[in-house]
Amino acid sequence: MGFVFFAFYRYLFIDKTRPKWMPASERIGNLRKEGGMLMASGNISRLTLQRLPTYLSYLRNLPEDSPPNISAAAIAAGLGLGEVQVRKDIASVSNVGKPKTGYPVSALIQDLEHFLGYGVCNRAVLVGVGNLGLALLSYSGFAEYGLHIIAAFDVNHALIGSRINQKPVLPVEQLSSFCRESGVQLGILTVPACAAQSCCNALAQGGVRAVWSFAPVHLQAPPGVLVQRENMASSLALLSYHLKTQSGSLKESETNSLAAEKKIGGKSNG
Amino acid sequence: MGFVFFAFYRYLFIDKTRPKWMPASERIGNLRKEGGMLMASGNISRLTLQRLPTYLSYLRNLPEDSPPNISAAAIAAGLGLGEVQVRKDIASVSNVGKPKTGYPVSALIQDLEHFLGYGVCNRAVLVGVGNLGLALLSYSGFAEYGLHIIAAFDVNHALIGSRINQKPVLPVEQLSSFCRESGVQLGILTVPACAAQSCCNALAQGGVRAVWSFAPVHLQAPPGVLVQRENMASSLALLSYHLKTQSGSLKESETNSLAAEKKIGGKSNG
DNA sequence: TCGTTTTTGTGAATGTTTTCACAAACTTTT
DNA sequence: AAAAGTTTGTGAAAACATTCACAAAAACGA
Repeated sequence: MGFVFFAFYRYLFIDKTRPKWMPASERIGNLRKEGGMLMASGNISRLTLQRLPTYLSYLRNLPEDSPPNISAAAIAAGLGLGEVQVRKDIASVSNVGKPKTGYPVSALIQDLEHFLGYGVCNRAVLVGVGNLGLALLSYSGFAEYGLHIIAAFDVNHALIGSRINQKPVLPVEQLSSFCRESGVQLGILTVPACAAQSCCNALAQGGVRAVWSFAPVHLQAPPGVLVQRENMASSLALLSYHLKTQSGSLKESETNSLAAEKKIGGKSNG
Repeated sequence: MGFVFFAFYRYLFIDKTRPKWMPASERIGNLRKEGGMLMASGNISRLTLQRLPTYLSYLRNLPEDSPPNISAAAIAAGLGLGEVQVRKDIASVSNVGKPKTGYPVSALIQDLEHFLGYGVCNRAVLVGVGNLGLALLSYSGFAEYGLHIIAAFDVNHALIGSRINQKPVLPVEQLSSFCRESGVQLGILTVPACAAQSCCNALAQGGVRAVWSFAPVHLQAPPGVLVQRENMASSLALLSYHLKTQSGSLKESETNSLAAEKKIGGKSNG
């Protein structure tokens, strides 16, 4: 599954006077030591951040009998990415790589999980128990990403009071207060487009600071609240355009959001 | 909903000798006349292509009583994008814009639909009738994007033979032959990760040229077959990172895949 | 111990996308 | 009819991301 999204930006803080080769203990990728803990040095590009969970997933799903170390080249080959890109991405969250040896898999997994915040439990609510809401509620894999849906909300009285995958369905009127009282940090919006903005407002009012919206509309949110719109239409556009333009069977390798190619050609095959 | 993805690339064919101001009849945005029809001149960037459905959706959902014309500035404000970006994006698929007037909404909608291929009927099959598969099968809004799911496939004998939202569920063994016989162009993969590659192979063997995969694995596909991976983990990564880093309530405007900001800051608030 | 080999990490170069600045064109007003 | 005021469209500049080329480090072997 792929996503797209954002955060606010600030200017890169690059020290251009820094010598090319500092001792490794001082310049550790994009990381720096701070109170004994490795911290990201403040800037990760959106595209890198989007690739990180893919690395994590790849590493987690490596066969049991794989060697304890893995090279950037192996990861790159497995995911269809550039070798240097993998190294740069990893360097921005970890410093466990060792020349000649590669990366110790378990340590790298830990660093990725730590950086992505998958270790912490993010409490979430889901709003809109329709088809998609039901599917997401029933999916138990979110825990792998540190995401825990603790309740669902809907307007449908037939659903209110029931439990889906052990999560209670509550009336949408209680959305704000529930979020505030339970310290919910993230809201998942699977409501119809027309209801999305008001639900988003309710979430924001309840102190929720991140909204994952599946509604096909642009939402306004107060400062401090991040709205991530999952845009299936964009995916379909790419597929549809491919079908429209590459009607003959042109050569084409696998492509996805992670790959490096950039242009979507119109007619030539070379 | 947001997406990410790809196509193969070719080199930009920019005529740097072209004078700055050609007559409008010859240089029409990124378009050119070809047999009387406007054709995209071969190059649309992936990011532009991903934004196009958002414009389309925004225009379609404009209130009934809106004026017949709209300006790039209005669209930009409504979607939280840059004004010039909107103009450039639109220029790559349409030439209905007029100075001082803006864009006639209905004509622009038509151009977007035509470019995105939403007019044509893309026949699709869905493989894997689990939670997510069920949700997508039940969703009737895909027709809006020119997508028509005509059948579903699964291994579960309890499901085979039934109908979901009027679509028959067939045994996965028939996947290849069904696709070939019915001229299916697109396959939607909502199977578990372990089954994804084999289903993808079956689709490719059946002549399917575009695969929309929700499985969290990298798929290999033969040349000519485009694999678009919908990556929910990437979306969650961005949200999770936001929660982790902006723990205090820092100023933050809405952000999504379409917005213009680029860097995801780590600590400063400006 | 020292050289060889492999692999990481990164500065610089290259390529892509967005933003800026402004010419052209259309509409309206005088 | 001409001038004024908007709004489009785009070349050039800036910002951003990827790839290249190579220095440094670790492992291994002689």
